[in-house]
Amino acid sequence: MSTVARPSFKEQMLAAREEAIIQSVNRLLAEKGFDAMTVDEVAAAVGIAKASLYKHFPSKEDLAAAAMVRVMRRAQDFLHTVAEDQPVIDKLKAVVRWMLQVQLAGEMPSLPSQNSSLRATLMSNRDYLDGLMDASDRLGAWIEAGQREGLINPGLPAVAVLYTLYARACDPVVEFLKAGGQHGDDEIVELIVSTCFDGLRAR
Amino acid sequence: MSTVARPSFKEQMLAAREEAIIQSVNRLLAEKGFDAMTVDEVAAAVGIAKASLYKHFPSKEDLAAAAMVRVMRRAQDFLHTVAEDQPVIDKLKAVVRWMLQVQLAGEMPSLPSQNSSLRATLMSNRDYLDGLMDASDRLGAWIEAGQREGLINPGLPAVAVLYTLYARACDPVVEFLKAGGQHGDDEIVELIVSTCFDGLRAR
DNA sequence: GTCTATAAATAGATAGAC
DNA sequence: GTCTATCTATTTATAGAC
Repeated sequence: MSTVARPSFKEQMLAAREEAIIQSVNRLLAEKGFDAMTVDEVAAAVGIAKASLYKHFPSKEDLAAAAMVRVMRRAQDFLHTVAEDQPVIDKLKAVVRWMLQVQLAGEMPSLPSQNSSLRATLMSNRDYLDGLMDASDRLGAWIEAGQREGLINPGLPAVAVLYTLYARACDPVVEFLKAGGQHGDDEIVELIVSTCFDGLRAR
Repeated sequence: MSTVARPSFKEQMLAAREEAIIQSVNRLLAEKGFDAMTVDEVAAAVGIAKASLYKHFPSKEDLAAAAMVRVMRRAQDFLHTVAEDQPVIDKLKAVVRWMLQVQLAGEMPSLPSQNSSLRATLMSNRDYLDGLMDASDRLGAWIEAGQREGLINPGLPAVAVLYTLYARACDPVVEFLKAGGQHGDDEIVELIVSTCFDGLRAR
């Protein structure tokens, strides 16, 4: 009975437990950010002892990194579902909508502002970097195609467009509008998509 | 000699010291955010003992709130310098440029993501709320005028426009582009102003 | 008001029994 | 692997001398 061919029952249990942990970490990261999140809270949310957490993940940074890798995987999966046979603008809008919906669902983990220990851990994490690179390549190709076709402003550096799209994943306008209570989730999404692609100015 | 009519020498010294403290707090808040900033770091940056800090400000929250009030005051001061006899778009662009420049200078304090102790302190701080309201009123008037004139997209709720402008104060695109090293500060400012008002789409 | 010294609470991480 | 109990360092905040 090979452990490679098919995961044993125990391995499945382990994987399920770790998925539950990462899910809790994900929510806490979205809710309060890395610095304010404590390992005790994670343990309490999962319902296991703190020491048990450390059997699965060697540090708080690795805990958070696992959540970041997970969301990056989800992003990659989504990117692969975006139909290629549609205008570039629609593909990019679909991506922005996805990020906004994840954020509205309280499932978009938020990174610390700058040079922190988590950034260092992430930048040495193969899975995360690979995912980020894959996503950036796909989006970058769409952006450059859009610029050649004259759909995306060719005066903007492609990388600036890419960053502007990424920034929608942590756009504070989402929580502002949500807190205002005047708009439903779908309305918020479309408002931000509109300002992102068409700007504040009248056309 | 009244203490009301003119600040005494000691009072001037006190005010200068507190200004130095708030300036250090401001930089640290911009650099690492409220949660990662420690009172020890503040004391070290100012060059005084931690206990002395607590003689000036009763808690870490009040320390940070003072920095937020200061930047809000600076924003109000700037808003008053914006010439009224120019197109609305130019007035709003000037405001966004100012926020981006403050951020590029490493002087834009960053709030914690959500319901934190700092938020509670700020929401019960008269000076901060007054400043925020004053700024929002001025900007709101400009936005609505712009919409009546057909310069700002009338299909957007004015409050959504307001939040979108505020969000430029903590736009991660700034640090992304800065880290890329491909663009100077002025270029970064104009890129973001462009995407903010004209969007990513070609016109 | 400034300092040194110290409290009191909490953080991340580990020991060792089961 | 999970637990309880504990360690060690750090954090916010104070006491008390000067």
